[in-house]
This record gives sequence, structure tokens and C-alpha cells, in this order.
Amino acid sequence: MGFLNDLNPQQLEGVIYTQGPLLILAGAGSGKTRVITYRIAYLIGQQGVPPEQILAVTFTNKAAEEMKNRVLELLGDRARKVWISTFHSASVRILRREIQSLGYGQDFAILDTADQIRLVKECARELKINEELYDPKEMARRISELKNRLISPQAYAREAQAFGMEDKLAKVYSYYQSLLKRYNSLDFDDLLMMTVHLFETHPEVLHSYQRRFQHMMIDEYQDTNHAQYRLVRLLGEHGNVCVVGDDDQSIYGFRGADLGNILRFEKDYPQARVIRLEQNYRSTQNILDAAGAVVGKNQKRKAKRLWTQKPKGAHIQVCQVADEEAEAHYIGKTIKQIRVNGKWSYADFAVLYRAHAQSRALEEGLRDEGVPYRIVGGLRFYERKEIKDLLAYLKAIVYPEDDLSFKRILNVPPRGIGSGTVEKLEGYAKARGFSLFQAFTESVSAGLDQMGLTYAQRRGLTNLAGLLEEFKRLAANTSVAELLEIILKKTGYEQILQQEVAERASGEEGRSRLENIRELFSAVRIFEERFNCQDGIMKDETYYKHSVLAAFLDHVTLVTDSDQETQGATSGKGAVLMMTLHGAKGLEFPVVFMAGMEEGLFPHQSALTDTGQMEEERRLCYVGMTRTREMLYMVHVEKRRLYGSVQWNSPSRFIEEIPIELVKEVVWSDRSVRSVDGQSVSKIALSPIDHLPQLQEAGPFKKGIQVKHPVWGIGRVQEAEGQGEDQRVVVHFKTVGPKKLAVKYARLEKVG
DNA sequence: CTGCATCAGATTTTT
DNA sequence: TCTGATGCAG
Ligand SMILES: Nc1ncnc2c1ncn2[C@@H]1O[C@H](COP(=O)(O)OP(=O)(O)OP(=O)(O)O)[C@@H](O)[C@H]1O
Repeated sequence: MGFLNDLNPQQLEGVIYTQGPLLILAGAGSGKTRVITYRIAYLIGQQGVPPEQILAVTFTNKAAEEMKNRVLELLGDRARKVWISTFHSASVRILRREIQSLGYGQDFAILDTADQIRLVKECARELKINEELYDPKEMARRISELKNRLISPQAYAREAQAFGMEDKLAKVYSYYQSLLKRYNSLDFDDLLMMTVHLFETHPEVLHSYQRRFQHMMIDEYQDTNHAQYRLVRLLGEHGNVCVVGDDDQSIYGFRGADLGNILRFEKDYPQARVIRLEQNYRSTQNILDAAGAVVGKNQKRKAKRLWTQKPKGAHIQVCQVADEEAEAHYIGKTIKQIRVNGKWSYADFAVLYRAHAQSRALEEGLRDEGVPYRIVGGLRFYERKEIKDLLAYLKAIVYPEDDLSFKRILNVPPRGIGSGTVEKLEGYAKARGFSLFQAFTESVSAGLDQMGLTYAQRRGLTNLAGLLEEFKRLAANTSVAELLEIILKKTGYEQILQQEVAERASGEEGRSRLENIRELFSAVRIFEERFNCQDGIMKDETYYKHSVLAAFLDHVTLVTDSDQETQGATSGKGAVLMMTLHGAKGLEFPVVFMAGMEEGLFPHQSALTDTGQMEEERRLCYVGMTRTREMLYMVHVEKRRLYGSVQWNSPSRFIEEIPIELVKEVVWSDRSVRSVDGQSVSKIALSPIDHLPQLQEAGPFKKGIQVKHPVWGIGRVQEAEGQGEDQRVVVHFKTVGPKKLAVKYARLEKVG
């Protein structure tokens, strides 16, 4: 057990304290995740606990993947039997075995967020609710919120007002839930809610899982919501529960995360042991001080100590650029520059931002600069139209009652089945209590004559029925990739896209669709390969035994960041990672760029008026900063395009909250920005040497700071212009009032 | 029923 | 600015 030497005494205690509840409450980079990882290894390797008795829950798939890999490194293959997954994935695995007790079929479909909204819309329409007054999106959001608070439609109907939004919501929620049931489908939030429901109503099932999971560990416990909390309490009744978290890193308030869960832990488990980790192993002193100063501005927080043995390190580079294009080029050029000068490869850099919308400009800039990058998350791959279409075919094959998917493919690609035909089918279904799909099959085999359909409509329906039957037959003994290939050909989907590319001026779109489809193929192949060569535990599940396809569908709905697999395989050389600040949680990078550090963007507009939300934004900033091992760059843009109009932003308050002495400020401009006609000429006009960033140091005296003058004493900077030693400032002195000074001559000093 | 034109709304963050 | 939803003509 040599690996235990990699731990400090507090961490070691967390690892070997394996009986009874344990709370590890500690700041960023203090090795919380490492404790969980080593704890798993210790339980198995040292205490002889069977791997399948361990359940470790993380927050994102990426975090789960990483933890799995680390445990594999420590233990080798026997670690594969440990359940390391997100709450949602774990719930699916449980429900795939047990959901029959709740009256659902084992082969339930899982709706993603878009489907959720689609279904809510359908409900609203059916219930004749005015969609202008009651926005389906808003209702979907609130239903999700209710589910995360474990409030059933019945319970909500009892507490809701009998008019207005609450009344409509109660009706929609109830109808929505009944439709889900009819479609044998669960939405994302149901995965948690139904599992809780299952355990609460079926003690024998609960007991079997309690016995099975003798040891539970939950990472990022500060971000659990109520449903997740209930799951932990139910499964962890035996008390062998180890939770780790940091109240300063709570950033999922918007989806119901409740800090109270972690703060209440000692009350929930009175005999709980609490361990605090105070040594940070990740960041330099400067970064730690800066991040600490920022999060220290929050009123609502538990103070905690965090220290490091690392050197002070570089200053935090704060850089101002003109617009988002310049921002991207600055980042690209700086990466190239310090990669050459230093010891880093592209994979050591991360570009973090508040919202996905920022990624496009950054992406283009990096591409221009020839910097390899990889975007994590974003307009998610599996949410693209063409991908969803194809997946809907697969779903219609695997989930016979999933009308939502069936509806999607009914007329895709166009085959003459329009809204008229769909309505007729729906009427037919309703009259007989059938699902749409049943109605479809029935009416086709009955010859379609009862419904007054035209010849073309009948032909469309009959063709589709024939295709689906064929696909189903093939699905049983063909690989998913082959099946997809056949679907693509036989439905004419591929042909339509190819035609588009060949004929239209707008063939670009079709081309990119075809590319995405090709990417889907490679994702499918990689998945199948892994599945077949016995990697992981998915294969052990009886539900998946008969079907790689079923396993694949669960995989794509749960593991939404697809590029991990496809792109990871192609660009092994390493690439700069781009992702949102939320996505970066739990990860670390030697060099981090935080882009878009501007008021209104970060902190986000909607947080400006709400202290609670503002504190969450600040925590998010803290999370971002503490991802950094050595060099942290914060970039803010003066002028940002938004919906076509321009917005002038001032630097984020979070920048101002960093003690000035930890910061080095820079104003950057790309000398080649524009030629007369407004065309960007940077690539042609510049010789290689010019590609290095043109750094000019901003004067050290910023607006608002206190300064001391040898003669006039203490004053405050009111205006500042120019750069470096050419800076000129207007200082308002206590003794003599305002004075304009040149920094080069006046011997000013910063105070405080 | 399909294809094109016009217009509104979008970007907070995730499973 | 760009995308998608809706409405109208063919
Ligand atoms: N005892 C130790 N000795 C050396 N390095 C350590 C030690 N413990 C942790 N580290 C390193 O410190 C870094 C942070 O660890 P880890 O990710 O476990 O922290 P964390 O508390 O989960 O962080 P965060 O909450 O910020 O995500 C990792 O690079 C890890 O390898």
C-alpha cells in the first residue's frame, strides 16, 4: 500500500476512517477528490471490500471518468466493478433493473431537455392553455424544479393556487406526468425522483441496495439537490457515507443545489467525523491569495484556511483588449508564445468562460492562430438535428411506446405524412386508448381504409411501417453501426443531404450535417468496440445483455459531452481545452485563461440585482481561478457584440477584488487589427516575429486606488490614461485637491 | 403537403 | 447577427 505515502496526515485519516459517516470539508485543491480515490483503493486493496460494494458518485461524467481512471491506475482491472458514476447514471442502472415495481416497463425511454419542452408544449396545447401567457419553457423549468424537490403532481395540485400560473402548472404537470407514463418514458429529473420513489415505496428493494452498497462516497456534496440528498440518506442508512465538498464551490444553485445539505451533515449523522484539509497542492501562493480575496468578499460563507508550500509564482495577468476577436487572438498568441518559451504542451492550457455563447469567437481566433483546441460541452453533439433524427429512429426501434420519438421520425425525411395525417392517427389512437405507434401499426395492417386517407398518405404510412419492421428485425442481430447505415440508406435521409450538397448554393449546411453523421458513426463504433471487449461494467447488466443498441442509447442520453471519445481519439497530440467555468469544476490546468471578465457577462446580468446570485457568481469565479496551477490570465473586452448591437462593458468586479499587488495589468492590441476597408489582415501582413503579442504594461495606477505622494501625501486616483511610465493620472489629494501628474516624474506609491 | 419568406427571440450555468 | 417558428403560396 505504498500509495498511502502520497497523503498528508489529514488525508490519510480520511482514507482509513472507513466505518461510520465522514465529512471532508475543505477548500479548493486540497486533495478532496484524491481522498475519495485513494479511499476506494484502500477499501478494496487493504480491507478486502469487494469492489461491487462501493458506490462513488460524482457530479459530471467527466469527473466520473477521471476518477475511474485514477482508481484503475491504483488497483488495476478489478476496480472496474466499482460503481463510479453520476447520480443520474446510477439511477438509470437501478431503474433498469427495478422499475417494473413502479408500473413502468424496463425498456423506458429517457427524454432530454428539448423533448421535455416539446412534451410540455403538447400538454399545454391539449389543455388549451394560452402559450403566450404561460410560457412552456418556463413551465418545463418549474416542473423540473418541482421534481428535484420531490414534489409529485398530486402534492403540487394540493398546494397550488387555484388560478394563474400555479393552477396551469399543476394541470400541465399532472397531464405531463401521465403522458410520460403512457409513453413509458422518464425525463431527466424522473431518474432521480423515481429512484427515490422506488426506495420509499419498496423497502425490500431499498434494503437490497443498502446491503449491496456498503460504502458510499459523494464528491462535490455541496452541489447536491434535494432529490440527490434523499438518495444519499436512503442508501446510506448504514452510515458508511463519506461526503466531500467545499461550500465556496457551490455553483449549481440554479438547478436546486442546496448548500444546506452539506452544512446539515453533522446533524444528519450526529456521530459524524469531520476532517478539514488545509493544504492546497495545486496553485501558487499568488493564485491562492487572489482567489481567496475574491471569495472572501462573500458574506454568506464559512471562513476557512488554505495554505500552500508553493512559491509565490507569477502575477495574475489581467489583460484588456478591444473586442472579442482581439480577445481570441490574444489568447491564441499568448498560448503559442509561452508554449515555445516554457515547458508546456497545448493540453496544459484551458480557456474558461461563463457561457457557451462565447466559445464561437474564441474558437475562430484559436483556429486563425493555428492553436489546436477542443471544446467540451456546448451545442451538444447529440442535440443536433440530424443526430437527433437518427437517434429517434433507434429509439423508435428500441422503445415501442416512445411516441415522442416516433412522432419525430413519422415524417422525417418528408414522406407525405403531414399534420393532417398525424391528427387522424392521433384521433384513431385516442378513440382506442392506443399509443400513436400502436395506432399506426394497427391501422396499417387493417388496410388504412377507415380514416379517409389519400393514396399518397397511405403509401407513406405503409412504407414507414415496412421500414420499421425491417429495422427491428435487423436490430436483433446487426451491429449498431450497420443498422445506422441501413437506416440512412433506406429512409433516404442520406440521399436528401447529398442532394442538398450537390444542388444548393447552401450546400454547406448539408455538408456539415453529413460530417456530423460520420462523427456519429465513429462514436458508435468506438462504443461498440468497448462494449464488446468487456470494458467496464455496463455489460454485466442484464438489461443490456441482449442489446448493444439499448446500452448505446443510455450512453448517449447520459454522457452528453460526446467529443471526449471521438475527438480524443483523433487528436492525441493534445489540444487546448475550452469549456464553461461550470464544466471545469474539479479539473486543473497549469495555465488558465478566463475570458470575458466583464460586468454583465461575468457576473452575469441577471445576478447584478440579487445578492444570493452574485455570491454564486463569485464562487464560480473562485472555482475558475483555483483550477490554475501556475499561470492565470484574466481577459476583459471593452466592446462586445451582442445580438448585432454593441455593448461596452467595464471590467468585472471580480478583477477589482483581487489585491492589486498580485496583478499585472496589460493592455493588448494586435497591430494589424484592420486595414482601411475593415478587413482583417493579420495573417498576411505580419512577419512571424509580429505574431508575438504586443504587450504594453498598463500604468500601475488604476482608477480608484489610493496613492501616496512625497509632498502632497495621501490621495485617490480619479482618472488614469496612457500606458507604462507614460501614464498620466489625476489624483485627488486630501491636502491640496485634484492634481494632474505624469507617473514618470511624480514619485507616487500605492497605499493599502 | 412542401418550400420559402418573414419575424421574434436568443445566451447563464448541467444531468 | 443568427436561428427557429409560424404563415402563406404553389
Ligand atoms: N498529499 C498530496 N501530495 C501531493 N499532491 C497532492 C496531495 N493531495 C492532493 N494533491 C494534488 O493536488 C491537486 C488537487 O487535488 P484534488 O483534485 O483531489 O483536490 P480537490 O480538493 O478535489 O480540489 P477541488 O475541490 O478544487 O476540485 C491534484 O493535482 C492532486 O494530485
